[in-house]
Amino acid sequence: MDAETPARPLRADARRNRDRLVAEARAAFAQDGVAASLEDVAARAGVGIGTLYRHFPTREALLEAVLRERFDALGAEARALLGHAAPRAALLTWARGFAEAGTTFRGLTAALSATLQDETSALHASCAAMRTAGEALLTRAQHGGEIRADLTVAELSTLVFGVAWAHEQNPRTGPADLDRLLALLFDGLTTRPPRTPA
Amino acid sequence: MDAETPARPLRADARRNRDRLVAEARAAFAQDGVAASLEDVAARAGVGIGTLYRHFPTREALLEAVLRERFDALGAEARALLGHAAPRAALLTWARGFAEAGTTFRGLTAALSATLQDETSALHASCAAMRTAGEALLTRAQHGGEIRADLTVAELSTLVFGVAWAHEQNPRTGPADLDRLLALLFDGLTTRPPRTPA
DNA sequence: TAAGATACGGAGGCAGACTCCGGTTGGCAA
DNA sequence: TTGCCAACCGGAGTCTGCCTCCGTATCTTA
Repeated sequence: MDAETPARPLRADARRNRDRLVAEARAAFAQDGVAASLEDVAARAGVGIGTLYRHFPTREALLEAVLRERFDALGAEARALLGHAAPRAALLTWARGFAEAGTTFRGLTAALSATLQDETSALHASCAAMRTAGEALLTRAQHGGEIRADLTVAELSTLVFGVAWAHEQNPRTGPADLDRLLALLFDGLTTRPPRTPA
Repeated sequence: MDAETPARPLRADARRNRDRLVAEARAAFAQDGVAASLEDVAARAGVGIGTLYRHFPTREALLEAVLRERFDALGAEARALLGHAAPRAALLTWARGFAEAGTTFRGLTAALSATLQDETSALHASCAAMRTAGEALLTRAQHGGEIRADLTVAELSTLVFGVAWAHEQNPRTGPADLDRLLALLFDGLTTRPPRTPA
Protein backbone atom coordinates (compact mmCIF):
# COMPACT_ATOMS: atom_id res chain seq x y z
CA MET A 1 0.00 0.00 0.00
CA ASP A 2 3.03 2.29 0.19
CA ALA A 3 4.25 3.09 -3.28
CA GLU A 4 7.04 5.23 -1.87
CA THR A 5 9.04 2.25 -0.54
CA PRO A 6 9.16 -0.57 -3.08
CA ALA A 7 11.26 -3.67 -2.38
CA ARG A 8 14.22 -2.00 -4.08
CA PRO A 9 14.73 1.79 -4.29
CA LEU A 10 14.37 3.29 -7.76
CA ARG A 11 17.48 3.98 -9.76
CA ALA A 12 18.45 7.66 -9.67
CA ASP A 13 17.39 8.37 -13.25
CA ALA A 14 14.12 6.54 -12.76
CA ARG A 15 13.35 8.50 -9.60
CA ARG A 16 14.09 11.75 -11.42
CA ASN A 17 11.87 10.88 -14.34
CA ARG A 18 9.05 9.75 -12.09
CA ASP A 19 9.09 13.04 -10.18
CA ARG A 20 9.12 15.10 -13.36
CA LEU A 21 6.24 13.06 -14.78
CA VAL A 22 4.10 13.69 -11.70
CA ALA A 23 4.88 17.40 -11.75
CA GLU A 24 4.12 17.76 -15.45
CA ALA A 25 1.01 15.63 -15.19
CA ARG A 26 -0.29 17.95 -12.48
CA ALA A 27 0.29 20.92 -14.76
CA ALA A 28 -1.26 19.20 -17.76
CA PHE A 29 -4.33 18.04 -15.83
CA ALA A 30 -4.79 21.54 -14.45
CA GLN A 31 -4.63 22.98 -17.95
CA ASP A 32 -6.53 20.41 -20.01
CA GLY A 33 -8.49 18.40 -17.44
CA VAL A 34 -7.98 14.73 -16.63
CA ALA A 35 -8.28 13.81 -20.32
CA ALA A 36 -5.00 15.61 -21.10
CA SER A 37 -2.84 13.79 -23.63
CA LEU A 38 -0.36 11.45 -21.92
CA GLU A 39 2.02 11.80 -24.85
CA ASP A 40 1.99 15.50 -24.11
CA VAL A 41 2.75 14.86 -20.43
CA ALA A 42 5.71 12.67 -21.41
CA ALA A 43 6.98 15.29 -23.84
CA ARG A 44 6.70 18.07 -21.23
CA ALA A 45 8.67 15.91 -18.81
CA GLY A 46 11.30 15.29 -21.47
CA VAL A 47 10.87 11.51 -21.51
CA GLY A 48 9.49 9.01 -23.98
CA ILE A 49 5.95 7.72 -23.81
CA GLY A 50 7.28 4.30 -22.91
CA THR A 51 8.82 5.69 -19.75
CA LEU A 52 5.54 7.22 -18.70
CA TYR A 53 3.73 3.92 -19.14
CA ARG A 54 6.38 1.96 -17.26
CA HIS A 55 5.98 4.19 -14.23
CA PHE A 56 2.20 4.58 -14.53
CA PRO A 57 0.53 1.71 -16.37
CA THR A 58 -2.81 3.52 -16.48
CA ARG A 59 -4.07 7.07 -16.48
CA GLU A 60 -5.60 6.38 -13.07
CA ALA A 61 -2.21 5.41 -11.63
CA LEU A 62 -0.80 8.75 -12.71
CA LEU A 63 -3.84 10.57 -11.37
CA GLU A 64 -3.44 8.76 -8.08
CA ALA A 65 0.17 9.87 -7.78
CA VAL A 66 -0.83 13.45 -8.49
CA LEU A 67 -3.69 13.41 -5.98
CA ARG A 68 -2.12 11.29 -3.23
CA GLU A 69 -0.97 14.23 -1.12
CA ARG A 70 -4.34 15.92 -1.34
CA PHE A 71 -6.21 12.78 -0.37
CA ASP A 72 -3.93 12.11 2.57
CA ALA A 73 -4.48 15.65 3.83
CA LEU A 74 -8.24 15.30 3.48
CA GLY A 75 -8.24 12.05 5.41
CA ALA A 76 -6.28 13.67 8.20
CA GLU A 77 -8.60 16.68 8.22
CA ALA A 78 -11.61 14.38 8.45
CA ARG A 79 -10.14 12.57 11.44
CA ALA A 80 -9.44 15.92 13.08
CA LEU A 81 -13.05 16.97 12.49
CA LEU A 82 -14.18 14.04 14.63
CA GLY A 83 -13.02 16.07 17.63
CA HIS A 84 -15.03 19.05 16.46
CA ALA A 85 -17.88 20.11 18.78
CA ALA A 86 -20.59 20.47 16.14
CA PRO A 87 -21.24 17.15 14.34
CA ARG A 88 -23.44 18.51 11.55
CA ALA A 89 -21.10 21.39 10.75
CA ALA A 90 -18.17 18.99 10.80
CA LEU A 91 -19.90 16.71 8.32
CA LEU A 92 -20.69 19.64 6.05
CA THR A 93 -17.07 20.77 6.19
CA TRP A 94 -15.92 17.28 5.23
CA ALA A 95 -18.44 17.17 2.39
CA ARG A 96 -17.16 20.47 1.06
CA GLY A 97 -13.58 19.19 1.12
CA PHE A 98 -14.67 16.01 -0.63
CA ALA A 99 -16.49 18.02 -3.29
CA GLU A 100 -13.61 20.42 -3.77
CA ALA A 101 -11.11 17.60 -4.12
CA GLY A 102 -13.31 16.20 -6.86
CA THR A 103 -13.22 19.42 -8.83
CA THR A 104 -9.48 20.06 -8.68
CA PHE A 105 -9.16 19.17 -12.36
CA ARG A 106 -11.85 19.34 -15.01
CA GLY A 107 -13.38 15.89 -15.35
CA LEU A 108 -11.92 14.60 -12.11
CA THR A 109 -15.25 13.92 -10.43
CA ALA A 110 -16.22 11.59 -13.25
CA ALA A 111 -12.86 9.83 -13.17
CA LEU A 112 -13.03 9.39 -9.40
CA SER A 113 -16.61 8.26 -9.46
CA ALA A 114 -15.83 5.66 -12.10
CA THR A 115 -12.74 4.24 -10.43
CA LEU A 116 -14.34 4.22 -6.98
CA GLN A 117 -16.56 1.45 -8.35
CA ASP A 118 -13.45 -0.56 -9.11
CA GLU A 119 -11.85 -1.93 -5.99
CA THR A 120 -8.65 -2.84 -7.80
CA SER A 121 -7.89 0.71 -8.86
CA ALA A 122 -5.15 2.71 -7.20
CA LEU A 123 -7.48 5.64 -6.79
CA HIS A 124 -9.97 3.49 -4.96
CA ALA A 125 -7.43 2.61 -2.27
CA SER A 126 -6.25 6.17 -2.11
CA CYS A 127 -9.76 7.40 -1.39
CA ALA A 128 -10.62 4.73 1.13
CA ALA A 129 -9.23 6.52 4.18
CA MET A 130 -11.00 9.70 3.20
CA ARG A 131 -14.31 7.91 2.89
CA THR A 132 -13.90 5.93 6.06
CA ALA A 133 -13.33 9.14 7.98
CA GLY A 134 -16.44 10.54 6.33
CA GLU A 135 -18.44 7.57 7.50
CA ALA A 136 -17.41 8.22 11.11
CA LEU A 137 -18.46 11.85 10.77
CA LEU A 138 -21.83 10.83 9.38
CA THR A 139 -22.50 8.31 12.13
CA ARG A 140 -21.64 10.84 14.80
CA ALA A 141 -23.99 13.45 13.31
CA GLN A 142 -26.74 10.84 13.12
CA HIS A 143 -26.26 9.80 16.74
CA GLY A 144 -26.53 13.45 17.70
CA GLY A 145 -29.88 13.54 15.91
CA GLU A 146 -28.77 16.27 13.52
CA ILE A 147 -28.72 14.21 10.34
CA ARG A 148 -31.50 11.85 9.28
CA ALA A 149 -30.79 8.36 10.55
CA ASP A 150 -31.85 6.61 7.33
CA LEU A 151 -29.03 8.14 5.28
CA THR A 152 -26.22 5.80 4.22
CA VAL A 153 -22.61 6.77 3.51
CA ALA A 154 -23.02 5.51 -0.02
CA GLU A 155 -25.97 7.82 -0.57
CA LEU A 156 -24.16 10.75 0.95
CA SER A 157 -21.05 10.24 -1.18
CA THR A 158 -23.20 9.81 -4.27
CA LEU A 159 -25.08 13.03 -3.62
CA VAL A 160 -22.02 15.05 -2.73
CA PHE A 161 -20.21 13.86 -5.84
CA GLY A 162 -23.31 14.57 -7.89
CA VAL A 163 -23.38 18.12 -6.62
CA ALA A 164 -19.64 18.51 -7.18
CA TRP A 165 -19.96 17.23 -10.71
CA ALA A 166 -22.93 19.45 -11.50
CA HIS A 167 -21.03 22.43 -10.15
CA GLU A 168 -18.02 21.56 -12.26
CA GLN A 169 -20.15 21.44 -15.42
CA ASN A 170 -20.94 25.12 -15.26
CA PRO A 171 -17.86 27.15 -16.18
CA ARG A 172 -19.38 30.36 -14.84
CA THR A 173 -19.47 29.27 -11.20
CA GLY A 174 -17.16 29.82 -8.25
CA PRO A 175 -16.58 28.30 -4.81
CA ALA A 176 -19.51 30.26 -3.34
CA ASP A 177 -21.87 28.48 -5.74
CA LEU A 178 -20.57 25.12 -4.56
CA ASP A 179 -21.31 26.13 -0.97
CA ARG A 180 -24.79 27.19 -1.98
CA LEU A 181 -25.49 23.87 -3.71
CA LEU A 182 -24.22 21.88 -0.74
CA ALA A 183 -26.37 23.98 1.58
CA LEU A 184 -29.41 23.22 -0.60
CA LEU A 185 -28.54 19.55 -0.45
CA PHE A 186 -28.21 19.56 3.33
CA ASP A 187 -31.29 21.67 4.00
CA GLY A 188 -33.45 20.45 1.16
CA LEU A 189 -35.58 22.30 -1.36
CA THR A 190 -38.74 22.17 0.70
CA THR A 191 -39.89 25.12 2.80
CA ARG A 192 -39.54 24.40 6.48
CA PRO A 193 -38.20 26.46 9.37
CA PRO A 194 -34.45 26.78 8.73
CA ARG A 195 -32.21 24.89 11.13
CA THR A 196 -30.13 27.20 13.27
CA PRO A 197 -26.46 26.89 12.24
CA ALA A 198 -24.89 24.13 14.33
CA MET B 1 -37.26 24.98 -34.70
CA ASP B 2 -38.63 22.46 -37.16
CA ALA B 3 -35.85 20.45 -38.73
CA GLU B 4 -38.41 18.24 -40.46
CA THR B 5 -39.29 20.89 -43.07
CA PRO B 6 -36.16 22.45 -44.57
CA ALA B 7 -36.45 24.90 -47.49
CA ARG B 8 -36.32 21.95 -49.88
CA PRO B 9 -37.48 18.45 -48.99
CA LEU B 10 -34.75 15.82 -48.86
CA ARG B 11 -34.23 13.61 -51.86
CA ALA B 12 -35.75 10.17 -51.36
CA ASP B 13 -32.41 8.39 -50.86
CA ALA B 14 -31.21 11.07 -48.46
CA ARG B 15 -34.40 10.82 -46.41
CA ARG B 16 -34.05 7.05 -46.27
CA ASN B 17 -30.44 7.21 -45.15
CA ARG B 18 -31.19 9.85 -42.54
CA ASP B 19 -33.95 7.75 -41.01
CA ARG B 20 -31.78 4.65 -40.88
CA LEU B 21 -28.95 6.61 -39.29
CA VAL B 22 -31.20 7.90 -36.51
CA ALA B 23 -32.59 4.42 -35.86
CA GLU B 24 -29.16 2.80 -35.75
CA ALA B 25 -27.72 5.62 -33.65
CA ARG B 26 -30.46 5.05 -31.08
CA ALA B 27 -29.55 1.36 -30.94
CA ALA B 28 -25.82 2.07 -30.74
CA PHE B 29 -26.21 4.72 -28.02
CA ALA B 30 -28.41 2.35 -26.03
CA GLN B 31 -25.78 -0.36 -26.32
CA ASP B 32 -22.52 1.54 -25.93
CA GLY B 33 -23.54 4.89 -24.42
CA VAL B 34 -23.26 8.28 -26.09
CA ALA B 35 -19.58 7.68 -26.89
CA ALA B 36 -20.50 4.89 -29.34
CA SER B 37 -18.36 4.84 -32.46
CA LEU B 38 -19.92 6.89 -35.25
CA GLU B 39 -18.18 4.74 -37.83
CA ASP B 40 -20.02 1.84 -36.30
CA VAL B 41 -23.33 3.70 -36.53
CA ALA B 42 -22.71 4.40 -40.21
CA ALA B 43 -21.80 0.77 -40.85
CA ARG B 44 -24.93 -0.51 -39.07
CA ALA B 45 -27.03 1.85 -41.19
CA GLY B 46 -25.30 0.57 -44.33
CA VAL B 47 -23.94 3.98 -45.36
CA GLY B 48 -20.48 5.52 -45.54
CA ILE B 49 -19.10 7.65 -42.75
CA GLY B 50 -19.25 10.66 -45.05
CA THR B 51 -23.00 10.31 -45.33
CA LEU B 52 -23.35 10.31 -41.57
CA TYR B 53 -21.32 13.49 -41.24
CA ARG B 54 -23.25 15.24 -44.02
CA HIS B 55 -26.54 14.65 -42.22
CA PHE B 56 -25.17 15.20 -38.71
CA PRO B 57 -22.09 17.43 -38.60
CA THR B 58 -21.53 16.70 -34.92
CA ARG B 59 -22.24 13.93 -32.45
CA GLU B 60 -24.60 16.34 -30.68
CA ALA B 61 -26.66 16.85 -33.83
CA LEU B 62 -27.18 13.12 -34.07
CA LEU B 63 -27.99 12.89 -30.38
CA GLU B 64 -30.52 15.68 -30.79
CA ALA B 65 -32.28 13.84 -33.59
CA VAL B 66 -32.43 10.70 -31.48
CA LEU B 67 -33.77 12.52 -28.41
CA ARG B 68 -36.09 15.01 -30.08
CA GLU B 69 -39.26 12.95 -29.62
CA ARG B 70 -38.51 12.28 -25.96
CA PHE B 71 -37.85 15.94 -25.23
CA ASP B 72 -41.03 17.05 -26.97
CA ALA B 73 -43.03 14.56 -24.93
CA LEU B 74 -41.43 15.77 -21.69
CA GLY B 75 -42.21 19.38 -22.51
CA ALA B 76 -45.84 18.45 -23.13
CA GLU B 77 -46.00 16.46 -19.90
CA ALA B 78 -44.58 19.40 -17.98
CA ARG B 79 -47.22 21.73 -19.39
CA ALA B 80 -49.90 19.21 -18.47
CA LEU B 81 -48.54 19.07 -14.91
CA LEU B 82 -49.25 22.78 -14.56
CA GLY B 83 -52.92 21.84 -14.26
CA HIS B 84 -52.09 19.35 -11.52
CA ALA B 85 -53.57 20.11 -8.10
CA ALA B 86 -50.42 19.54 -6.03
CA PRO B 87 -47.63 21.96 -7.04
CA ARG B 88 -44.83 20.29 -5.09
CA ALA B 89 -45.68 16.79 -6.27
CA ALA B 90 -45.97 18.09 -9.83
CA LEU B 91 -42.52 19.64 -9.61
CA LEU B 92 -41.05 16.41 -8.24
CA THR B 93 -42.66 14.45 -11.06
CA TRP B 94 -41.16 16.80 -13.62
CA ALA B 95 -37.77 16.52 -11.94
CA ARG B 96 -37.93 12.75 -12.12
CA GLY B 97 -38.77 12.90 -15.83
CA PHE B 98 -35.91 15.33 -16.38
CA ALA B 99 -33.52 13.04 -14.52
CA GLU B 100 -34.73 9.93 -16.32
CA ALA B 101 -34.38 11.58 -19.71
CA GLY B 102 -30.79 12.36 -18.79
CA THR B 103 -30.02 8.74 -18.06
CA THR B 104 -31.55 7.20 -21.17
CA PHE B 105 -28.10 6.43 -22.53
CA ARG B 106 -24.91 5.98 -20.54
CA GLY B 107 -23.05 9.29 -20.52
CA LEU B 108 -26.03 11.30 -21.69
CA THR B 109 -26.28 13.49 -18.60
CA ALA B 110 -22.74 14.70 -19.15
CA ALA B 111 -23.35 15.33 -22.85
CA LEU B 112 -26.55 17.22 -22.14
CA SER B 113 -25.04 19.21 -19.35
CA ALA B 114 -22.13 20.25 -21.54
CA THR B 115 -24.19 21.26 -24.55
CA LEU B 116 -26.80 23.06 -22.44
CA GLN B 117 -24.07 25.61 -21.71
CA ASP B 118 -23.77 26.23 -25.43
CA GLU B 119 -26.68 28.22 -26.77
CA THR B 120 -25.78 27.45 -30.37
CA SER B 121 -26.12 23.69 -29.93
CA ALA B 122 -29.09 21.81 -31.33
CA LEU B 123 -29.58 20.04 -28.01
CA HIS B 124 -29.83 23.33 -26.22
CA ALA B 125 -32.77 24.45 -28.34
CA SER B 126 -34.34 21.06 -28.04
CA CYS B 127 -34.26 21.25 -24.24
CA ALA B 128 -35.48 24.81 -23.99
CA ALA B 129 -39.19 24.02 -23.97
CA MET B 130 -38.69 21.35 -21.35
CA ARG B 131 -36.83 23.74 -19.09
CA THR B 132 -39.27 26.58 -19.59
CA ALA B 133 -42.10 24.31 -18.51
CA GLY B 134 -40.03 23.32 -15.48
CA GLU B 135 -39.60 26.97 -14.57
CA ALA B 136 -43.36 27.47 -14.53
CA LEU B 137 -43.78 24.45 -12.28
CA LEU B 138 -41.15 25.76 -9.88
CA THR B 139 -42.70 29.21 -9.70
CA ARG B 140 -46.10 27.77 -8.98
CA ALA B 141 -44.77 25.58 -6.16
CA GLN B 142 -42.95 28.58 -4.71
CA HIS B 143 -46.07 30.75 -4.81
CA GLY B 144 -47.90 27.98 -2.98
CA GLY B 145 -45.22 28.16 -0.29
CA GLU B 146 -44.23 24.54 -0.73
CA ILE B 147 -40.78 25.11 -2.18
CA ARG B 148 -38.26 27.57 -0.78
CA ALA B 149 -38.61 30.92 -2.50
CA ASP B 150 -34.87 31.53 -2.86
CA LEU B 151 -34.37 28.59 -5.23
CA THR B 152 -33.63 29.43 -8.88
CA VAL B 153 -34.43 27.28 -11.91
CA ALA B 154 -30.75 27.15 -12.72
CA GLU B 155 -29.98 25.76 -9.28
CA LEU B 156 -32.78 23.24 -9.49
CA SER B 157 -31.70 21.99 -12.93
CA THR B 158 -28.10 21.79 -11.77
CA LEU B 159 -29.02 19.74 -8.72
CA VAL B 160 -31.40 17.43 -10.54
CA PHE B 161 -28.83 16.76 -13.25
CA GLY B 162 -26.18 16.24 -10.59
CA VAL B 163 -28.34 13.63 -8.90
CA ALA B 164 -29.15 11.99 -12.24
CA TRP B 165 -25.48 11.86 -13.15
CA ALA B 166 -24.47 10.46 -9.79
CA HIS B 167 -27.15 7.81 -10.08
CA GLU B 168 -25.96 6.91 -13.56
CA GLN B 169 -22.39 6.42 -12.30
CA ASN B 170 -23.33 3.48 -10.13
CA PRO B 171 -24.07 0.45 -12.32
CA ARG B 172 -25.73 -1.40 -9.47
CA THR B 173 -28.67 0.97 -9.08
CA GLY B 174 -32.22 0.97 -10.39
CA PRO B 175 -35.09 3.45 -10.82
CA ALA B 176 -36.02 3.14 -7.14
CA ASP B 177 -32.59 4.47 -6.15
CA LEU B 178 -33.10 7.49 -8.37
CA ASP B 179 -36.39 8.19 -6.60
CA ARG B 180 -34.67 7.87 -3.26
CA LEU B 181 -31.92 10.31 -4.23
CA LEU B 182 -34.45 12.83 -5.55
CA ALA B 183 -36.44 12.50 -2.34
CA LEU B 184 -33.29 13.21 -0.32
CA LEU B 185 -32.64 16.23 -2.48
CA PHE B 186 -36.16 17.58 -2.03
CA ASP B 187 -36.38 16.86 1.69
CA GLY B 188 -32.77 17.48 2.61
CA LEU B 189 -30.35 15.50 4.74
CA THR B 190 -31.15 17.31 7.95
CA THR B 191 -33.52 15.84 10.54
CA ARG B 192 -36.75 17.78 10.72
CA PRO B 193 -40.36 16.69 10.83
CA PRO B 194 -41.08 15.15 7.44
CA ARG B 195 -43.44 17.09 5.20
CA THR B 196 -46.71 15.30 4.61
CA PRO B 197 -46.85 14.15 0.98
CA ALA B 198 -48.49 16.92 -1.06
C1' DT C 1 36.25 -0.49 -14.73
C1' DA C 2 33.48 -4.15 -16.31
C1' DA C 3 29.24 -6.88 -15.87
C1' DG C 4 24.59 -7.08 -15.60
C1' DA C 5 20.42 -5.35 -13.74
C1' DT C 6 17.52 -1.63 -14.59
C1' DA C 7 15.49 1.85 -17.22
C1' DC C 8 14.89 4.51 -21.58
C1' DG C 9 12.64 5.82 -25.93
C1' DG C 10 10.19 5.87 -29.89
C1' DA C 11 8.63 3.11 -33.79
C1' DG C 12 4.61 0.89 -34.82
C1' DG C 13 -0.04 -1.07 -34.51
C1' DC C 14 -4.71 0.16 -33.45
C1' DA C 15 -8.90 2.90 -33.13
C1' DG C 16 -11.86 6.55 -33.88
C1' DA C 17 -12.89 11.46 -35.42
C1' DC C 18 -13.47 14.17 -39.25
C1' DT C 19 -12.50 15.97 -44.34
C1' DC C 20 -12.46 15.89 -49.16
C1' DC C 21 -13.61 15.00 -53.71
C1' DG C 22 -14.44 11.82 -57.70
C1' DG C 23 -18.25 9.03 -58.84
C1' DT C 24 -23.31 8.07 -58.71
C1' DT C 25 -28.27 8.87 -58.87
C1' DG C 26 -32.89 10.78 -58.13
C1' DG C 27 -36.04 13.92 -59.98
C1' DC C 28 -37.43 17.33 -63.22
C1' DA C 29 -37.91 19.59 -67.77
C1' DA C 30 -38.50 18.97 -72.43
C1' DT D 1 -38.85 8.65 -72.42
C1' DT D 2 -34.71 10.76 -72.24
C1' DG D 3 -31.05 13.70 -70.79
C1' DC D 4 -29.18 16.74 -67.55
C1' DC D 5 -27.34 18.31 -63.20
C1' DA D 6 -27.89 19.46 -58.49
C1' DA D 7 -27.88 16.69 -54.73
C1' DC D 8 -26.04 12.98 -52.67
C1' DC D 9 -22.93 8.98 -51.69
C1' DG D 10 -18.78 6.56 -50.07
C1' DG D 11 -14.53 5.59 -48.34
C1' DA D 12 -9.65 6.67 -48.74
C1' DG D 13 -6.85 9.60 -46.36
C1' DT D 14 -5.24 12.50 -42.48
C1' DC D 15 -4.84 13.40 -37.74
C1' DT D 16 -4.64 12.53 -32.89
C1' DG D 17 -4.06 9.74 -29.06
C1' DC D 18 -3.61 5.13 -26.65
C1' DC D 19 -0.64 1.52 -25.58
C1' DT D 20 3.06 -2.30 -26.48
C1' DC D 21 7.39 -4.08 -27.53
C1' DC D 22 12.17 -4.60 -27.68
C1' DG D 23 16.85 -2.95 -29.06
C1' DT D 24 19.79 0.41 -26.83
C1' DA D 25 21.64 3.18 -23.10
C1' DT D 26 22.65 4.08 -18.36
C1' DC D 27 23.33 3.33 -13.55
C1' DT D 28 25.13 0.62 -9.72
C1' DT D 29 27.92 -2.52 -7.52
C1' DA D 30 31.77 -5.29 -6.78
